[in-house]
Amino acid sequence: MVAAPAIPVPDDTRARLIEAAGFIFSEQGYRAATVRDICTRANANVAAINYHFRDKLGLYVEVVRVSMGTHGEHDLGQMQLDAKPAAEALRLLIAGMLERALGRDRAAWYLRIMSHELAQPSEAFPRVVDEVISPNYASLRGVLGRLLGREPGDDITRLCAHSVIGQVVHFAAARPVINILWPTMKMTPPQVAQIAKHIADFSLAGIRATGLNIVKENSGKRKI
Amino acid sequence: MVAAPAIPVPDDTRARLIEAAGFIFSEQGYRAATVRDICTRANANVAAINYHFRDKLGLYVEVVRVSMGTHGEHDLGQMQLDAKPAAEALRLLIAGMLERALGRDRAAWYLRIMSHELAQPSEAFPRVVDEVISPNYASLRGVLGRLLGREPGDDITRLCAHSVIGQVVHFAAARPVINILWPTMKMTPPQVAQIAKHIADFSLAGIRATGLNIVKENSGKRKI
DNA sequence: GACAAATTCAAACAGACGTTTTAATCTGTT
DNA sequence: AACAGATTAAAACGTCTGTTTGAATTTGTC
Repeated sequence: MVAAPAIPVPDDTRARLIEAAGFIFSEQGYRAATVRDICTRANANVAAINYHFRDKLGLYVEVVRVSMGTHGEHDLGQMQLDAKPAAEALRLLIAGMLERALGRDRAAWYLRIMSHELAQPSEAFPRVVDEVISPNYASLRGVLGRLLGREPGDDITRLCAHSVIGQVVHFAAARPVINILWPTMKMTPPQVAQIAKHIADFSLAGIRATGLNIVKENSGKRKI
Repeated sequence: MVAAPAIPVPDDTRARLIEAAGFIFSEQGYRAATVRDICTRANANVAAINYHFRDKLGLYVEVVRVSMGTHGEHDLGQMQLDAKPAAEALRLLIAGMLERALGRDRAAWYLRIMSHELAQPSEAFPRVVDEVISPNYASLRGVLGRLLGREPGDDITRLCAHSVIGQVVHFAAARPVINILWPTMKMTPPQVAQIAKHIADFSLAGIRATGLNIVKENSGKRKI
């Protein structure tokens, strides 16, 4: 359990439920979270969830929608990635994902919920993949494709995309373990920035080497 | 759900329970797995778990112990990593982890269970970290320290270790998503080998660049 | 074969869970 | 003030969970 985020409590029950549910779902995942915990945290009655959202899954879907829609988690598009050099775009992407994931506000919900879906898909899994993961995956592949001089759908591009995602998700989701294995890493903002820089440096080198290796190995039938 | 591993069914109940529990725990994690599912799979009565292992947690701890102890998951030490060049040692480490994690036998249990513990720590979490994760983390840091010319406990070494772990765990744990986002990636043995090679190439380049960057930055305040 | 211990079994238990019910309370309108 | 609809509240329901019980069955030993 972690301290509550310092966000003013909304006055109507529906909003309070979403706020509480976002926090608890992102901490514990869909299945492990209980409606009673959520309602206690929201100062609401147990029946409130069924009244306002039909059932637990309805609340979950709404939280996912809010965490990526309203607060513009999908502003990856608005980042104008295409207008920037690919390397810089990747740095922004990584830093953006990591800061959001390790923050305490609504923007942190989406990547944490996603990481729980990775480990244990819920009933809303197909929807989460379609609406949240897939577009972000595509943005990342776009940037990596430019770095590699390859199609976004290329196998090499995809491998690199998963290497980047894997690192970000790991630092975001494995905090309990990291806290034990590496006690001095407290995930303060400067430390998060350091991690983001590390992932970007590490990945950019990996990406460039991967591009070169492939070209070397295929030297002859090179495709772009 | 996935098809059962093609392993001969042990004859005594206790062994059958461990076999079934290992499979189900590694698929669903400690909390989501039910004792009734496990017993059905083991052709055993529900009370058998409590008779042979005291309770569900006792069975879980035993599965963890077996998956890393008996079948020598901790043979990272026996791999004679120190006798090999650091880069080759890293390749072996990555390929070994990935093959085990994506396989179907007992050796696959441990990394999958670990990834579930990352996303949602169980009551056995401290024990799993101490006995399983920590020593493997140390082995990896040892190899990376040699590559970087740094202490195993150094922050840079640790960052690189987490970058490697993140990639391996991601490919091992995020298969449901990868199946949707990347349908042609079927995780056949040759594809797993390709992934292992990619992670190793990618990471080795990242590690070397990280080492260089740090040296550069500390010598002349030069930034990339 | 007889006995005691070990093991298995069906059945039930207590608790937590999501959900529903029914009544009470609040809110806005006339 | 009076009414209708929206919202909240307490309590209970049915289901699933891990666990326990106590009898039945198997196993090992003499």
